[in-house]
Amino acid sequence: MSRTQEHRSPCPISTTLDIVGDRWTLVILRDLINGKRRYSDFLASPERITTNILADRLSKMEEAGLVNRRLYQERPRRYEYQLTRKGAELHPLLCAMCEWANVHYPGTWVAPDTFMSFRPD
Amino acid sequence: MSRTQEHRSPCPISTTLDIVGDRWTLVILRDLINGKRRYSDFLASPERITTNILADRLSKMEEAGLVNRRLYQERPRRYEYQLTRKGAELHPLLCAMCEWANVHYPGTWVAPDTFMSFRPD
DNA sequence: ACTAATGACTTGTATCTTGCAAGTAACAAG
DNA sequence: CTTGTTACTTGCAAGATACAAGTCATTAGT
Repeated sequence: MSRTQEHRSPCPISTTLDIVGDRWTLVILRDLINGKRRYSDFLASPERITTNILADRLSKMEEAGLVNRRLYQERPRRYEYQLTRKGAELHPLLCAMCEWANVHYPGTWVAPDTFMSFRPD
Repeated sequence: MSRTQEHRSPCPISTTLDIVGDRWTLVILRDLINGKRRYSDFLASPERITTNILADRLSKMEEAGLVNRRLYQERPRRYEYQLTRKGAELHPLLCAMCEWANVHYPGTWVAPDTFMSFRPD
């Protein structure tokens, strides 16, 4: 993934891929849409992301404006990640993925209505 | 990307990402939807994919059933790649990316109608 | 016949990214 | 004062990607 604002071309597809074109960013986003906010929540997902990749992806997602990191308690300091509008607006992409996989990979989970009918705001 | 049929979890999102979750597969797919079929066509795109990655991605896309490779002339032997139905059905995903990038990255190209109104078959 | 060009790759090497294991800091609970 | 929890960081090996060059079959030009 590139440093801030160096995209391979002005194509909207390659630009989007410069931000979310890897194996993990969108699974973290899925968890956020499902209401997860904490580091340990993301670690608990069945895909078993490793801690270094999770830390790296969360900071890149923050840098890209997909999430905000906020302290939700002092002593001990604890942070949570909240979806921004920009991040939430990637929801249609996740829906398209769900539909495609459900058609072509029987046995994949059908996403619950709470997920499919999520709307930003 | 994994060998055939080892997905990280039954989640449709992570399953889709196991197939197309990298920086190049979907830009090749974009080119295919735009009517490109040949190795040299893909190389000519503005993102400047390198030859080894292109060869690798095309063979993985074939393995995943997204494209068919066919000989379109003997002497000299020349191949072309054609989208399968399965590959073409990823189109909504690309459209979602176009819309998102156009909103959040002003300056990205607005895809032509021929692209946006593409339908499989 | 010789040279250059084209299409579709392959090979080699350096660098970057990912995965896996382990360690750390700040507390909190028993 | 030992164990546990949360949110990470560090080190290292393995895999993926970038960049440059080479290959092979064939055609076109001189």
